[in-house]
Amino acid sequence: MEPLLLDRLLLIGDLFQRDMARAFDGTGLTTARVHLLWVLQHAGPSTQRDLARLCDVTPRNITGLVDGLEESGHVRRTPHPTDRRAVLVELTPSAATTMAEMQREHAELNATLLAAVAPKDRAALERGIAAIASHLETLVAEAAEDRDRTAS
Amino acid sequence: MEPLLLDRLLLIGDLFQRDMARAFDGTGLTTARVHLLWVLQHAGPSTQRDLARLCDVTPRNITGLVDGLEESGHVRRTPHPTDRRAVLVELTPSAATTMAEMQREHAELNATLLAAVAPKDRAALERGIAAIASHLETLVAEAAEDRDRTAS
DNA sequence: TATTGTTATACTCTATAACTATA
DNA sequence: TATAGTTATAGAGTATAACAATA
Repeated sequence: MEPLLLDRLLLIGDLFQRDMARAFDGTGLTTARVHLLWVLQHAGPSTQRDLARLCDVTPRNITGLVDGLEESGHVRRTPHPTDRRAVLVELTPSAATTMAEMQREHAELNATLLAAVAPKDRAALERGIAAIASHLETLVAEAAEDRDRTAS
Repeated sequence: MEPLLLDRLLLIGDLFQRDMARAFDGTGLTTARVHLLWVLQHAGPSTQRDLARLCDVTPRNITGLVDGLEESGHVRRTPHPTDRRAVLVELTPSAATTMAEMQREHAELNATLLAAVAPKDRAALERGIAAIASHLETLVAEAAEDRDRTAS
């Protein structure tokens, strides 16, 4: 029996995550830490509170992730220029280089995978995936609202 | 800037996972445990060793997951009929019902998401995703081989 | 001798709650 | 009074290594 489209989409996410975890095996980096570095690369120096929002985890969790990344030399904590309660977290130069390289490889993988698709199917594929991602986002947001309303 | 196709695929996997975790919030079920139940539903009664292979985790990990699922009444350990070292893990009747319902909802979500795609794009979308999943599977398998060869 | 599962140990990710320092 | 971050505590998922029972 053919797998459902949804099953294939989930398989893709799973394969990607496993592959990334394996790529960083031995470097001390994990999925959660790489995600934080990724967010930092796109957002620039940020407070831990902002990182917590962007990663959708608790502030306490960010403390732990930043502790680990600081120890491994990937990020630095610097004082916030105007708010003495806050710290700014930023990539170290070497981590910034690593992340730029990772972004390049990410774009390359995107191109490789797209090249595996018949040219005549590519435009429809892009449209279809955009529609599905958008629709799923709506569904999840509605489910979250329902849950919040029930909880209150 | 438009997100890459790959980014949208990863977003879909992420949204789905979050949504599932939220759906099971409060029931004691987690992503890892639901995954094990899902595997059990498809494979039928299995030894822990087989479950470890199917879930791609260590046998020790399966011990922990089965302990939790046994306590919550989702699975039962029964003696293996011919191998006294092994146990067979199987769904309880109520968990089997739950999983059948989950599978129905899964198929329904698949249909809902497909309905969000323009009819003329659906065939190309299916072909494209199948091609990408297949290609990515090959890439990951090759990467794993490289790693194993380097390790030896 | 090899395999199945478990005990022992450890680390990461995650959360909630209480607390400190600052705004 | 509210906010940023940390300490304290806890639980789940994961792994490796050593071990018992059985094949």
